[in-house]
Amino acid sequence: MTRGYMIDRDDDEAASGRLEPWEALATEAVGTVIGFWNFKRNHGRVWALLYLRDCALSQSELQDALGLSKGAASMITRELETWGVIRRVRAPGDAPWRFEAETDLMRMIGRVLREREAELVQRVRHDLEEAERLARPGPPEVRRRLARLSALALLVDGALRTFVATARFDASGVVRVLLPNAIRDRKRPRA
Amino acid sequence: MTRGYMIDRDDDEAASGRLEPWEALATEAVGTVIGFWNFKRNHGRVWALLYLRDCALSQSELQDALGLSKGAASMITRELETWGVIRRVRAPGDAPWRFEAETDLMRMIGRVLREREAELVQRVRHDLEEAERLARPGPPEVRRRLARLSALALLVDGALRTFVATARFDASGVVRVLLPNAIRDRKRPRA
DNA sequence: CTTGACGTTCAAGACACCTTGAACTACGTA
DNA sequence: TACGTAGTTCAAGGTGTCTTGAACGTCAAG
Repeated sequence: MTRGYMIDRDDDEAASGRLEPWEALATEAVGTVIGFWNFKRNHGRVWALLYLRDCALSQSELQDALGLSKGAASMITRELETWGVIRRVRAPGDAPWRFEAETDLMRMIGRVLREREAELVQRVRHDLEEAERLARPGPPEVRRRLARLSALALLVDGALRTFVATARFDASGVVRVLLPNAIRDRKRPRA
Repeated sequence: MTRGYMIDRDDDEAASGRLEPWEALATEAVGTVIGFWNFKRNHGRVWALLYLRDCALSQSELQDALGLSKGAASMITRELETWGVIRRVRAPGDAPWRFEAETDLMRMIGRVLREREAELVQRVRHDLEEAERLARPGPPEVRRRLARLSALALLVDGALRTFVATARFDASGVVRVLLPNAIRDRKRPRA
């Protein structure tokens, strides 16, 4: 069930040697979430590093910062780009392409929820409704239960939309509001 | 990315021959969601069938209704049981054990969110906070970004709790409210 | 004690997905 | 044209997870 929380796969350790310790921690943390959310762990790691560094990195830089293979770096960046999670930018001269992170967290999450979850929920709703129709001649109890499932799908659908809408609305606001606490809690350096 | 939406893998078709068509549709739909949510598709199918049938079924019945192997049926039911998603009941005589579905949808979802998502979010929050601490001597911009990530984790955490709390609160209520629409929309048999 | 229905376990195999790295394209420079 | 760097592609191999089915309890009836 619970996926490993591998912070230090030995090869990574070697490869990500040039990561600051906090960078390693944070990128792993993000990678874990992302991986859990059914994307690849490295999608999260790459985005997180770009986000933290706050500057554009080339593929080769990403490669040896995170210990990715050439192929992986290419693929990961391309995918992140098509999802609008990172941007490809070209420095003046003829420097190689570099990538920088989209920083509007809520925008990203909103997009994912819309494109992936919502689409799934839609399909399911459709099928459940179809099932209800087919069950029309059947026993009412069955129909009632099918209806409840449909209703649940609707509810989840709504919840997702609400979350995105709300979160986007006060995106910066919420973050700013939560921040003080987050910081305060941490001020006391834990006996 | 998008997992296949296999409604009719040929073997299933043969095996689940004794499923009513709407049962097949609904169980597949639920199975898909569940599978997408990182459980096994069959967890969803088994629960859904028990839920729709509204009666207790034995393992062997589940087996040939859904085309499961003996081992799979045993494993799936045991897991669902430990998660409190189905109950094992014994009929009067010495009949074999049978399983019936937990019907409080929100209770189930709440439990999953709490036990799985929340636990993940916790770990991530912890790691991010740790990272923030380590980055204390670093550039303020990095610390600011780490803080934003932490804040996001907090936000998601809160959203999950809110969803569960809200949903549970008006669980039956919401369902009852949504139902009329769900049914009305479907009344018109689609030209 | 034997038989049969019911369940469980677990090693082996099937399977899906991820990663790798070599071959290849593109493009600018000497 | 030859060469070097950047980046892409894709077949081959690796990894972890799911499923299967045979072997093995258990229990009650014959």
